[in-house]
Amino acid sequence: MLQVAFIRQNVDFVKERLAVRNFPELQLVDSIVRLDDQRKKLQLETDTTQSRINAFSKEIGQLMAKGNKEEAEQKKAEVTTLKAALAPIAGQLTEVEEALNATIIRLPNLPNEAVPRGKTPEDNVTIRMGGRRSALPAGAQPHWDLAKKYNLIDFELGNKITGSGFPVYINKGAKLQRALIQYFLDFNTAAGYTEYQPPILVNEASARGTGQLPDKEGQMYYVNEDNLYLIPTAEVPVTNIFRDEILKETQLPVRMTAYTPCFRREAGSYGKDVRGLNRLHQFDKVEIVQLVHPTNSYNVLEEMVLHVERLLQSLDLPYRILRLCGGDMGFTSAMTYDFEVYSAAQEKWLEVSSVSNFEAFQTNRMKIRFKDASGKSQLVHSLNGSSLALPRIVACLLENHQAEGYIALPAPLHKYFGSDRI
RNA sequence: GGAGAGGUGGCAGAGUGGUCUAUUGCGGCAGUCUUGAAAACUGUUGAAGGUUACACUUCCGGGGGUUCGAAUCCCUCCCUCUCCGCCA
Repeated sequence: MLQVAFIRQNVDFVKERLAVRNFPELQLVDSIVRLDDQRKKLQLETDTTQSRINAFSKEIGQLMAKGNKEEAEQKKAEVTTLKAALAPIAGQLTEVEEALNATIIRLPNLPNEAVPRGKTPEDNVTIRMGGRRSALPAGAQPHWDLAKKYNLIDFELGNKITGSGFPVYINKGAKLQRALIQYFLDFNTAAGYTEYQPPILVNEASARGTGQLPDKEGQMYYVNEDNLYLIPTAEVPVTNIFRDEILKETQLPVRMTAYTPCFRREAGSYGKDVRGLNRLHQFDKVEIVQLVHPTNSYNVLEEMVLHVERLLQSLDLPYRILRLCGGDMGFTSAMTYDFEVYSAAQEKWLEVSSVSNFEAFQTNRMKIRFKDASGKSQLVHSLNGSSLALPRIVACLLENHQAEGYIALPAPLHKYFGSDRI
């Protein structure tokens, strides 16, 4: 969430930035300033009254100690009057605070100045393209057919065991998953990220911290009995490692990577783009997360984009990098790059990674701060990206590298997979 | 699942109704000493709101209550630990 102090000082700027997202309720910004004015006024009133109550109470204690009961009783009566006066003001203060919080939580993050205006994915800007588009052999097949042909993935079996969107990886299909996960983790740790293996169920506070709650409640699987959520991404447990922490400036940047399965209910998405590996309820992903000094977060964003780009290049897949427009960005992001890989047999681009700078939007909610040189605590900036999500990578590897009677694997996978082909 | 213990500032750990504006130790920071470091000594050191700066207010797991006054008493919820049981 945005910081009230910042909004107060930059009302017009905040509105102008929100407009880039086509955010329809710009009047909320004014409401926030108004509510905060009220809050300050009521706060001052309750504080002053409370201060007098405290002073009287102290006096009463001293009078009682001296045995001066009459005067003590008199003071007690005064305090009772003050408390009666305080009650309605305190009530109003609580109401105003709640209204303020309820309002501010509705505002999405402010897009960075480099974020293009726009409403739909068509307005995203292609930053660059890379990788080679291999010529496919005659009779090239989509990955769901290839998966069947080489007995790598059984979607129907997943239906039987669990339901649609929970594929079963078999034999070389299973080994490919393992090889990719290990390769990605090694690639990330070699670049200075520390590997974590976090829980894949999180409590309510963690889900709230990264912003899955309250907005995206229906998108997470929920374990009612224990009030826990299955994570939709490693971002949730990993970023929450530092929730409510105040770091030393020298601890920054914090660089973390984690492999986890990810669980998404994908409620409301039926039919479209759900074939094969394109959209699953359970999938594997290796994530990178950084907590950085606020002055440095955009450099780090570019660095993370380069990191993911190098990883994609090493897989020998044709890709493009898009800078998302205001209308297509996630609620919490200030700037997002999407990576898409071209699926030759499906003849379409599939998103395989999303790298974002959240600035202080997440960390304000999680209260992840650091002490700056002057000893003041400031919010750190958080960033994360997929590095990488497996299913669509697998889809593209199968489709783009299919040959006569086998599927060629890119060089870095050979040692992990134990072979250069499937 | 059963029984018990407990949640206090970065950590450890006092505090069971009124100078608690929370003792002390460790750690951190600054200084003295030192060629430098260590040790020792001295000082300093929680967070949020508020203020130009002070003042002031709130926070002792969360919420509620009793009281003139609550870390301390009561209710309730959450969490952690130990032992037993079950179990990878």
